[in-house]
Amino acid sequence: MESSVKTDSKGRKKVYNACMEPCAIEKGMRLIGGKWKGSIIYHLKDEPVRFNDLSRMLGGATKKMVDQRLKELEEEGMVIRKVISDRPIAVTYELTEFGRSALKILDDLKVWSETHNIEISK
Amino acid sequence: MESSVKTDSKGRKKVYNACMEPCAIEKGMRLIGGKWKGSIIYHLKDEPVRFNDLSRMLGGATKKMVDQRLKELEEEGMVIRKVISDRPIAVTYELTEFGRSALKILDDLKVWSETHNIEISK
DNA sequence: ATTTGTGGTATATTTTAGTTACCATTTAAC
DNA sequence: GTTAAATGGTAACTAAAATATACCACAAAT
Repeated sequence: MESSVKTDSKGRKKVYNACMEPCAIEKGMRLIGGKWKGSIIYHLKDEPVRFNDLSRMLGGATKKMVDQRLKELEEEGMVIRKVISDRPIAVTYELTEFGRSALKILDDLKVWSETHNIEISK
Repeated sequence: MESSVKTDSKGRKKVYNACMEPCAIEKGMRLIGGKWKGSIIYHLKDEPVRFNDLSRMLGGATKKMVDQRLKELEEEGMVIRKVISDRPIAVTYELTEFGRSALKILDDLKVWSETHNIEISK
């Protein structure tokens, strides 16, 4: 459905099919678009990765950020947390099928981003 | 380049090719992924749209948000602002070629988001 | 004179991101 | 045997966004 604005005979405007809260794109962005979220998913694409390794790979993101995003991704069913050993505690994170289904978009984004070599201010 | 973590003979870890600040995916997300940004671009896909019409279409986003995002998008070269008349002031926003180049990704995201019918908490 | 339209801005509040330091535990080097 | 680095996090705090609510000057129609 397309949202559109119609003007009636008296010049008054009404919106049809407005995105009432988040429309499909907004929803998708909330899953994939949060800060560091795309990167996290992308770094898990090949194999399960450990928490600290993941934090190290994402230079610029703090452990708290990584932790927070991973929890969100887990809730959203895109990532699974697995405790692979007690005592020397070890945890890995890996993608679910759903998580994996987002990889194509992220890959396209990566290519797009690279071909337009983007400058970022902050 | 793939980022990876290597363990040396003494068990010490080092990261190679870490995403030092924002890697390609992060960069792309900064352009497209900000709150409401994707939606704005998508609503401009067919034709130039006026400021207030755009605000109306994006239920949930305040005018301030729309204004702020449009300015960012303008700076980033994805959108052009055109004053189409003074006195009764009228302004339209339309996509540049660069802005248009992002539509495919947004469209894929939309389809992905729709096929996985996502629930959003907040 | 009131309402509706135009394209915004100012102010304040709430939410999120990011920084820094710290926990308990284990293994290995000096 | 003590220091150093690893493990996976958490607590407390500050800085930066997002959001809400009003409001501007101006124009045209009711």
